[in-house]
Amino acid sequence: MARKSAADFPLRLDNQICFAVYSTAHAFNRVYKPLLDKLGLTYPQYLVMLVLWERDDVPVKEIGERLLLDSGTLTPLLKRLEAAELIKRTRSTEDERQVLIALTAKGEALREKARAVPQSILAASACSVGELVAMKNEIVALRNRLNAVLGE
Amino acid sequence: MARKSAADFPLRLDNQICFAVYSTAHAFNRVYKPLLDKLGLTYPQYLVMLVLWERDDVPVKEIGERLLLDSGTLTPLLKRLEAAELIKRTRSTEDERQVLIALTAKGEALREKARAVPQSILAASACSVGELVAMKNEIVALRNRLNAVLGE
DNA sequence: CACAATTAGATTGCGCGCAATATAAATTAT
DNA sequence: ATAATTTATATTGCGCGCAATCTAATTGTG
Repeated sequence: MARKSAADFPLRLDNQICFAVYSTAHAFNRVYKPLLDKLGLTYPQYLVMLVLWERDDVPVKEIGERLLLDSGTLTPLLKRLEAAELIKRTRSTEDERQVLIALTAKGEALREKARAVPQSILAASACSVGELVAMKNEIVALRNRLNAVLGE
Repeated sequence: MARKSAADFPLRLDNQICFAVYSTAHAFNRVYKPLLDKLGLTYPQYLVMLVLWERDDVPVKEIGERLLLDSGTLTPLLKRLEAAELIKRTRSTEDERQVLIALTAKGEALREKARAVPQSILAASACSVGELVAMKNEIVALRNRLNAVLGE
């Protein structure tokens, strides 16, 4: 008779990949916190800035699509970034439903200070870039399968 | 000259494992939502119930250690579970600082309805138990390295 | 053209997650 | 034994994350 494996205890906390993901997301948040405090950003705000540093002057919708967030989350977050003078929010003239998000000079400048962040995270994760990339690809593949189920 | 790899664009959103973990946690949440709605639980509440279904009559502290959550999160959450009559909260007589959490009959009974949840999640993740266990172990190892950095 | 349907974003409400602080009980030091 | 320290939980405040609802603009249809 085979030894009982994890699959035989599906309700055990330690056997649940979702808890592994959930608690790792919190761990990342805690590691990021002191780094992002220096930039005056929260982690979700940092994600929005990453999107804008790649390409500027995008509608809220597009930011939401990249980060998988809706307007209920983004609208107040973007207002806070605007209050911090990192971005500008302007109604599109072509389509007045859209609000375009653009970086201010201050928002652009913050990019330089942010360059130090990824290497600090890499150091904290204590493994090679290759391992991280491999793990990231697996996790993203899992996420995409989960999201595919939701779309049905 | 070698082709540029992910490591050469550390600020790109798609290269960040933290975003992979963050967005996968949200994806799990969305998949869980309709399943847990039937049980009348949120995902964090479900995690607390998992802990209690393993072992009952534990102090808040122990739940916090297993889930990596503090009293600021747990106290109101536990009060809501108490309001739903799934648990009882009683001051320990041995150590009056502690509050012991015990399942009610209703809380015990909910375990049976919860048995269907893990297999639904497994189906949604669309991969084998073996693959999931391997991925889970990698992610937990990463989480533990991140948390180790925080403890310094 | 009018009118229905869709789309982008804003608003409200609720439940985390966590920092900061408070309180009361237990432990340790003196 | 008294005082100082530590520990367990509670409270407050803020920023997400998301469901539900609302408004205004655009698109589609007869």
